[in-house]
Amino acid sequence: MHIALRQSAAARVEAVELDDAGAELGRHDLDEGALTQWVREREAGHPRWVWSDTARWYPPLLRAGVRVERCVDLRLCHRILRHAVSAAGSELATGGRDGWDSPPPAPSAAPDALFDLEPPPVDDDPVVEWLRQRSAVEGSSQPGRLALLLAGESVGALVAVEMRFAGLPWSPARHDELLTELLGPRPALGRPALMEAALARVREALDEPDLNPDSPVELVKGLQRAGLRATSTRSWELKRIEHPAIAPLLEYKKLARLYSANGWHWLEEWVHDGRFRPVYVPGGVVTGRWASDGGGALQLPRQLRAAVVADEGWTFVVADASQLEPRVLAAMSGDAAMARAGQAQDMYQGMVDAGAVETRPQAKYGMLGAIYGGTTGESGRMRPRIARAFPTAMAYVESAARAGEKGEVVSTWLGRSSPPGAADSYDETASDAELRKLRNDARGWGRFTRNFVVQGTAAEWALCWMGSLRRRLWQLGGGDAADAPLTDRPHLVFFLHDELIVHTPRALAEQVAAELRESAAEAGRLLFGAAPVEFAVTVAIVDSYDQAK
DNA sequence: ACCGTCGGCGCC
DNA sequence: AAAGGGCGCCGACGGT
Repeated sequence: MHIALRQSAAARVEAVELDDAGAELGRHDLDEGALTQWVREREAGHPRWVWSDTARWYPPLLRAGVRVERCVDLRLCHRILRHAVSAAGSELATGGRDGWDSPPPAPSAAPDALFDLEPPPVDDDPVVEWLRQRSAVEGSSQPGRLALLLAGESVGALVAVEMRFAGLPWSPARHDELLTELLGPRPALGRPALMEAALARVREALDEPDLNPDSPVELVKGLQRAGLRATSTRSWELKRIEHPAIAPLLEYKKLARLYSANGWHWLEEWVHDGRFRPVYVPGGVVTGRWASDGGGALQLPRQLRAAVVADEGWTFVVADASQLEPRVLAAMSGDAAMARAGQAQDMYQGMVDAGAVETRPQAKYGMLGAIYGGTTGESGRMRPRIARAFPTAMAYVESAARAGEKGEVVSTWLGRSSPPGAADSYDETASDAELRKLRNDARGWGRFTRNFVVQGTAAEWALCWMGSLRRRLWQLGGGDAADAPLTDRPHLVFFLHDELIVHTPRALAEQVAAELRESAAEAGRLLFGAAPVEFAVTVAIVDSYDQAK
């Protein structure tokens, strides 16, 4: 059973019930105010909700206490199918641009309103689009994989909205303590005391009493006036200079970064009622990774993770997929030797034990080089060793790189395709300055496509992991029988590419940990079937995020 | 006053 | 120690 929702007019919603073959079973013209209750009742039948954008339809449902099990996010799925090589002949892919190619409408400016006061534009018909997407999947050369990708993308969209709704538990008091320890008390104006102290030492050591440390241009000039051979102010370049000004300067830069990016201003702007609620953007990265919008959610500095504190009586279960990208590469390339190395909990150590390289850092940087296309330094030196030990895996990424260099499109395991390589190709992402620059550099574009297939497939694994875990957590919390809202049960509060955080009543923590491991194994089976690759996860039960790892 | 770009750095 | 891939955010800066 599927139910498509559509804004049909101001304050009116049309719901169309469809059977699994796509035949229409019934239509309902609903008043917007009655929608949440209607969805609540229908949810008992476990339908898949078909809607334009999860970020638009789901938040008011969650606020009303309605959690849904399944959906199709038409816009996210459309974007995948528009470019997917495995569905290139479909009507969807060959047709011209339409409303489904446009970005989603801006989110509501009135967060407490059930729906926008201004009615959103009337949707394009979701039933028509859904049928078009089904037909694209069914006619594709990889229907099973594409269907899994679309399901994963859609469940990710549900999780993204649920995580914003629940929020990441955050202690403002602890955050303030950390800032005060590192920077000194919050100043009324000017720099915090410890930043000012570090700056004074820099000025003293350079004999530059008026040095402005916040302007890279001024800073380089000041360093040069003092006789230092600095051409930039990047910390890794500064580290190579021996001079008494360098240590305090690096300290100043570190503190300045913390102060401006995650200081008291950030705390006031982003943390309310003990929760950090960023906007997560599923599919926001070309490879399929999530992006975030506001608050820098995917760049929480380690320095501040002690401020992520579980509620009283609750705890966090933090899980991290170890060496996810190498494992994904082993599975997708079918490299048996690499898969054997991955039998170890620590895959890099497994590579050492297999005799491929001598040390763990060699394994790590060698693999990073293989996946990213590194040619210099340790990663470049290790490339031949990695290629000898794992020829099948290396051939796989080399092939992706050569395809990119020739301007060809590459695809992930489940079928997300890379943006077109040709510089004159017509594509909305062609306006992106970074992509344009890369396209004009064949080797650079080859590094991009090389990484795309691995990073993108890792993102697919992570979506499946998260989707599987979401279902298990709901069951652990009593399933549909328990009349408890999402945030009274074990629930996801954070996702960072290969890492998940669950907030759970303490008594359920061990079971949550087991589900995190089992869902990782399930994700591996979903993507790669019986391939002999293990997806090891490290799991920690902690009361604050900094205690993990 | 506002806008886009850039250097730099946080995360994976 | 640093370099390859992917991001977002900050302040500075140069343009209107």
